[in-house]
Amino acid sequence: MAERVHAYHHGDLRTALVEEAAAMISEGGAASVTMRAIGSRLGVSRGAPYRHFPDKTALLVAVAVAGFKRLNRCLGSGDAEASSSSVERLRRMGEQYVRFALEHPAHYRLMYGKEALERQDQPELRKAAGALLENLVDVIRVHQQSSEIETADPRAQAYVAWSAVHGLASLLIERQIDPNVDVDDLIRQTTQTILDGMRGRSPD
Amino acid sequence: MAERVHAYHHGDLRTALVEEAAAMISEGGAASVTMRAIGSRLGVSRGAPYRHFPDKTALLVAVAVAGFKRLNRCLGSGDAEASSSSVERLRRMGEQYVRFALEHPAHYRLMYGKEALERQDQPELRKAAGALLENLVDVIRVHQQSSEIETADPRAQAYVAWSAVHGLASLLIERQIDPNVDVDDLIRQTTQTILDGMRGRSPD
DNA sequence: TGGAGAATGTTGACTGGGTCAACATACACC
DNA sequence: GGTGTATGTTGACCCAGTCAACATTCTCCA
Repeated sequence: MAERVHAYHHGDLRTALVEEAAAMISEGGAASVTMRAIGSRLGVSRGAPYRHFPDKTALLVAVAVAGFKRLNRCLGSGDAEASSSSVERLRRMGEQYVRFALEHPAHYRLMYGKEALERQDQPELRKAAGALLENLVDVIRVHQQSSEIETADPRAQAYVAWSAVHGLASLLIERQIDPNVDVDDLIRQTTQTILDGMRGRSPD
Repeated sequence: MAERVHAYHHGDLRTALVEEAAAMISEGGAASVTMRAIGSRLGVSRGAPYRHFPDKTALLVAVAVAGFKRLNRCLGSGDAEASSSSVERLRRMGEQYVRFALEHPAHYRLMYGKEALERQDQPELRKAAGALLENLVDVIRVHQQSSEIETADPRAQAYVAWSAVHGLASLLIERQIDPNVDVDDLIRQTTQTILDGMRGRSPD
């Protein structure tokens, strides 16, 4: 069922479609993904994908969901392998987040670009992105308990932190940031600013 | 030259195209913008737009540039009319930024979505976005001089601030944020966190 | 074992939409 | 008034999404 050398039936076309679409996105951007081209690359006809996805949007949503899962894994591992302070762990999460976006720019764009995925709410996508947020909220909550940062609504703080890293990632990907700027410095400065800002305000 | 009731020649089709495209984007998203539809809405044939823009991308770039100018105006006015403290002015700029995005979500998306505008660098777009950054840098510099915030590279701080508001705007537009969350609170908390973070870190 | 029905692929055809080339009209300016 | 340029129009072409009709293979049960 897994390996199929020559066949009228592909074996696991659905999975292959998602992987191939992701690869094409990485190579030539989302615009280069064509139902016809993707089929052809998999040695299958243009109509075949429609046996697994009702339309192109559905396929792209699946790709985006896969991206969120991958990103989640990156962040999770980064968080786990760090035995350092909780602040350090948060900083590292932020860095990994931005780095993921820089390594897979087109994929990242797709994940957040509801534009290409119009249509209603795409519950799967929402769930995948939600998992990301939940992880962040959990980490922030833990860090609040270690009283290293101000005790405030952890969800709101998570949104703020998410906004900062997502915004930075987005601006970098869209080349809105002067290429002479040191990206690593900028990432560090961003996470540092957020962490400082969360720690509570100095008296006016 | 301005008013033309009936005419083979439209009068100022170029301007009209940009405005109409912006309107269509607001109404139905960027996907609803079609060279044919836009021409039809202006009572002109499908080929007419090509006398003013080499292709659809060029038209969309013009729309995006117009968006940046409009956003710049919003922020500028917001900054000017505030006679309050410099911190307060920065905060207001952040709020106006996010509010602009929420009021013109599809247009905002287009401004930052190089996806739809593929192709090389679009110098006009770069310049329009650059103006935004310069304004922010200027304001931050002034505020540093009034010694209300830490003296650091104002450009880097501008990028951090821009990232935060852009990220928040983007997440809100893409509905990644729980609709039960109070948007105004979130905006305030984001700008506040950034301002606190810029103000310098409390000793560890 | 031999279908029957369900999955999965293939092909032809239609549509919408970007774009170009050839042609038409209007304007500007001499 | 005439000519060259700017601006519009129309016909045609191509790509890509998608559906319907048909083909092949698979699964599974009598």
